Amino acid sequence: MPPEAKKKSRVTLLDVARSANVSRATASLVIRKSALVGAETRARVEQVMRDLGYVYNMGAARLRAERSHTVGVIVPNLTNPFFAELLSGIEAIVDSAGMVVLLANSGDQPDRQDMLMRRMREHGVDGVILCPAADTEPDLLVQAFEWQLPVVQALRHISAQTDYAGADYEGGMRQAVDYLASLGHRAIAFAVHGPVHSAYHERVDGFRTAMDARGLAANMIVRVPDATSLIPSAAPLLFEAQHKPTAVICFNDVLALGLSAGLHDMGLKVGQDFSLLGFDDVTDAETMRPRLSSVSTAPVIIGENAGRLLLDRLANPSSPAQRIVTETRLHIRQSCISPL
Amino acid sequence: MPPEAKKKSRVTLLDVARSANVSRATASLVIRKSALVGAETRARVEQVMRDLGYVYNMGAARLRAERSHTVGVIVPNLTNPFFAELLSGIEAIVDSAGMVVLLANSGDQPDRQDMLMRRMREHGVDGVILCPAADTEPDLLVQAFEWQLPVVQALRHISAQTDYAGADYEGGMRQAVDYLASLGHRAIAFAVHGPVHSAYHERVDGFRTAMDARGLAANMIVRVPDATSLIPSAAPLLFEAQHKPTAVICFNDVLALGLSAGLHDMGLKVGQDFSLLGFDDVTDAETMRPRLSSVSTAPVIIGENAGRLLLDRLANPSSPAQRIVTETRLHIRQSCISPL
DNA sequence: CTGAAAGCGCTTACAG
DNA sequence: CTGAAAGCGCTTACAG
Repeated sequence: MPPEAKKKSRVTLLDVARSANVSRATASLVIRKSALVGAETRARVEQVMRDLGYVYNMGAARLRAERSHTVGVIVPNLTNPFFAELLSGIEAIVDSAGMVVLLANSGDQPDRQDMLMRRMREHGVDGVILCPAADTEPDLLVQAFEWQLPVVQALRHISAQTDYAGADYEGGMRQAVDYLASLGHRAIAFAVHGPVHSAYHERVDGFRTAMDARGLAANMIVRVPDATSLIPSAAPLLFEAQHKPTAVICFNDVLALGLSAGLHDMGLKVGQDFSLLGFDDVTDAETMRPRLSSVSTAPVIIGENAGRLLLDRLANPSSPAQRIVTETRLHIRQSCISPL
Repeated sequence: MPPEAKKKSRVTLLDVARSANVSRATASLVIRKSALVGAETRARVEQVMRDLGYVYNMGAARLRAERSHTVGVIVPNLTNPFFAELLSGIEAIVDSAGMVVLLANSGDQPDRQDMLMRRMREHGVDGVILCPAADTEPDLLVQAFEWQLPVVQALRHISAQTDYAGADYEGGMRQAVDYLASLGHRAIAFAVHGPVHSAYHERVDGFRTAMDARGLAANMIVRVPDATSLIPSAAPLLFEAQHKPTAVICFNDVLALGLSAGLHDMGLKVGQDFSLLGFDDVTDAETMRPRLSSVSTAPVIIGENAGRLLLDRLANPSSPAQRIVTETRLHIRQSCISPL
């Protein structure tokens, strides 16, 4: 590394241009891989960049040009493995487009989310992938439109006018109910927890519709505490109704895992005395004993879809809103049997 | 909102200044909350900002000033809940300092990691929190120093000259061995998997040292496949040695969960026929049945420490390298008993 | 407390 | 293919 590289605090494009005996505009064209530059010139400039340790300054480029090559991602929670998988899918697609993720955690609080949206705008993100906090006002997306800030909704939606990537939760609940009914269950409970949002409603509606369609009572919807550590002790809640359930569908696998422990504590053997069906099909489902049957919602794929929707949107700002709703799939393992 | 806000593609500080009848410099001082501006003037300018829908342009500010208010975070994996918790701790601290996280996933590949470090520099991050990919050359941190890019190592370290936030893995292994020995176990295996890095070595060394100190043979170190789905079927590997173990310490809880399933498949009851001890103490440890005894490494806290180290470093660039190594704590639940 | 000027490191037309 | 000039939206001295 030549001494110049150390003297100046930063090597600029002008330094490169001078050292390579070209103009700054030409050097700029080399960086952006323009075909206007001859192969020999290009090679020379690139060599100089390496020699000088030149680093492209995105911030400066962004100021003049229109794009920042950054995508804001706002999720309501970071410790839930489900969101980690979503994030993983988003990151992979954003990365593959040469862009980078600006990450923020709303904690499911609309106020914080507003603040974060502003911060994202201050940082000049090209767009935002948002899993809207529970109770987000749909007006947020109207504002984003006025701000000319492209937004993609992921997992949850608050407006049909904005792109959305999610899973067919209703279809998933239908698969769950149909499967249990086919085993002979008539009294099926649905255990729910967590914040209320579109994905919540879709699961509840899906449950009700599917139960109704089979002439089964859809009134055993049991609300369980949110805190993971409190879930096991909530298992007895399932049996408080007059009509005792023989099977329970869980809102997600975190709940299934906890209730499985709680049922165990009550002396009930899942997959023998009682049937338990999960939702999301996270890694743990396969590792549990008995293995948990679960409806797969493939969060990594939803994340990838959200990433692709945003890239599409950036390429095509005025096309109509798109939705990518992936099919769910019931993964049958060992946790459900015919009622005794 | 007045019509001007819609006509121009962007409201600038100059627009605000004109509308408030002050100079651009004064408006800039208002934004940065300088005490040089009178209360009345400040209020007027702030009102105009709201009326015009002004959004601060960090990119422009960064170009002139020195800081970007962004922190790069590079982790080797995003789907592992352990890293998600680390990330959660980092994000909380970075956010509380009004800064934002640029997230990237190295996939534990040094080449990708090099590319990501460059990308972070291009985006002008103020510093990077790095969980170094396995087999990262320590030279990377020497380079970062030459680049004048502050780096904090998290969870794993490759150089003592650079800040580091981690946990006392050796101490944790000692606690694990001492506990099992106190129950009467003499033949203790250590199940390992995953990439080899500093945290890996510290755990293995900790195991060996603690076993040696008690006069126990430390030669039952069993390598298990990385893929989560393959772990259960690897349980028989534990019993291939001449001397059969009566207890196994697991490299982490993911491994413990999988081996627990595998032991179950072999007809062995954990906490009755066999003792199983986890490491990391993730949420699942409490939810498993039997509840998993595990050594807690508190990844969220490590993340917070890493965040604080970076903030310290930004405030004090030339202070000596710091290490924050949190104590581990053995969380005793139900998965270990005295040998039969 | 306020104003006019320079400059951060790029990209973008516009000539040649 | 290349060069000179203007400008993106801020902050930073420097005068007043």
